[in-house]
Amino acid sequence: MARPNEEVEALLQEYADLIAITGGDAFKQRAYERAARAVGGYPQDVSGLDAKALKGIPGVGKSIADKIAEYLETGHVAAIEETRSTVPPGVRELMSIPTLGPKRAMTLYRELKVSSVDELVAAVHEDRLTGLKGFGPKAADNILHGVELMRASGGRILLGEALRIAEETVAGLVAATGCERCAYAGSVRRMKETIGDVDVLVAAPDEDAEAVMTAFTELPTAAEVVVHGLKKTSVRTAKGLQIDLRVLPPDSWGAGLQYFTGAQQHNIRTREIAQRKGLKLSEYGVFDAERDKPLPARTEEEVYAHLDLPWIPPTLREDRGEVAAAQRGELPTLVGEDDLRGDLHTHTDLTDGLASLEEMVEAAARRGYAYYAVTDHAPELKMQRMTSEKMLAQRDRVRALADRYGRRLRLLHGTELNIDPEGEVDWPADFLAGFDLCVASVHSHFGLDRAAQTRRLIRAIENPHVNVIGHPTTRKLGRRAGIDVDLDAVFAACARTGTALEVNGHPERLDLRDEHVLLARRHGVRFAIDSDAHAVSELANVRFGVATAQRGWLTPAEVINTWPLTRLRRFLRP
DNA sequence: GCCGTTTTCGGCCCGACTGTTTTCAGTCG
Repeated sequence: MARPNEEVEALLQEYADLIAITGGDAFKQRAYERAARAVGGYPQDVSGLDAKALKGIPGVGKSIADKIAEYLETGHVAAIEETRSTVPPGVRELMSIPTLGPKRAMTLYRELKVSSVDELVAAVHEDRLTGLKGFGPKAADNILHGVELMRASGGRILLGEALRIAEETVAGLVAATGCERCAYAGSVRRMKETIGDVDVLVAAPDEDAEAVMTAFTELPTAAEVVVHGLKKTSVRTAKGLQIDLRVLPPDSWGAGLQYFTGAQQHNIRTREIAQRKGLKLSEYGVFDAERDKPLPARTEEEVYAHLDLPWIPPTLREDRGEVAAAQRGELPTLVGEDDLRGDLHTHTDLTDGLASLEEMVEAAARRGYAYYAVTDHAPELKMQRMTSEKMLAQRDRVRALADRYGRRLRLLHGTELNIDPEGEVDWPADFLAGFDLCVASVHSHFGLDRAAQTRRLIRAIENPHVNVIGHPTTRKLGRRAGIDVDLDAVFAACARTGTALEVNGHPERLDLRDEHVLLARRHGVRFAIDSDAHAVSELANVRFGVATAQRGWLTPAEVINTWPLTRLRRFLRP
């Protein structure tokens, strides 16, 4: 079960989509979208709010507040159910295909009776789109490409959502009878960017396995039971995500956790080492191969110690040389969330953020940051309606706020610039010089060819006022591939000019991605791990940025926002 | 459907791009 705010957000967004599909008032649709976003990013749990308090959420008026209250009380909203009944759910699913929006999704349903992605693909192959209004010669290719993009993730879900489900499952099992230890393992523990299924382990005595499994199948998350045994049980969530639970004897905990964390290739390496040492490694323990005698394996540290290896952090277990590095005693000391002294890419409601400057700054202070940068969008992203005057007025507010926080939290006034097709950014040099920090990102012209993208990025990197390149490839997981660019040339330029590359922590971005971080650090590039938060709750997304950085083997020294402010300032103003 | 130092009606983020058209709708950020 999603958190109430997210459930309500999804519900309001669904209603907004339905309004669009059925040709309802576009402003009404936007009102629901705005409210959905506001609820999703609202710091308080909406299930604890009455109708009056709900109206305090920006963008939520009487009508929407009543619907939320109705939903929280009864689990459904009559008006939404009614609209829902007029459009098959698959029609809305069509909108998730890039280039297909509400209008053409409805055309497909009305004219061709297409109401699922599969039916659409079939219709394309049967050439039934030809002649359909709004669907020209390119439409078929674009649709098939879009579907392919969606399916490239193979039905996988984003790390952020999987981690939430994993943590909820663990929280729901720790109280089960006999549960001595409980943890999630698998790709969630390795913090891979997308997740196919969630693996959870419980250490419990054999006689309690039944009780643990029953507790598992009775979790609210479990919509359907796929397999029900004493060692392994699998359920599926309402959205179709499979969760596997394994119950192990407590003595096997370390071996089980190691085995089920993977990755498979990492396990093959460790088993090979075990073999060479006359040992056998399985999910049940480490054994003396000849006498089949179990050796202590209650913790992962013990398992690795039997192999003469130090404990290897899960984020490194991808068979990317971590076992060899461990054997040489050269594992990196990975950057951790506690190492971050600040966030260098965040937004407020001056542009598309949901929270005020004051709310964001206070939340940053609560996170224990030493410094915090406010980097709202620049004018060339036209929809943000930014002006130089607004930016300067915000700077005054930031400076005044900085006086209030003093040494407790240092505030930096920055901006997120737009890199245009030529590599130019929004303001002239003298205006840029007034910022403490400039992040520059690509927000348009994703389709330029490789040479043009590379030229444009390098030009921005060479701009002396640009300190950080935000979400460098601008990919969106499951939505959009990154821009086509010569990354080696980009990394070299960053190293040469002292421009940092962002590891953006938004679960949909994680950009640079782990493998690119690995490549970039070979060039001696510096990195910034940022949340790109548009709401108070999103400040916590740095967690995913840190995980991605770890998967790219980053150490604190390479990450500029682990540095003390004086050193960071020197980097920003060379 | 929301909102209000232009306030209870009449606005609502606005422009670019793509692919479809033959002057523009749909989609996206």
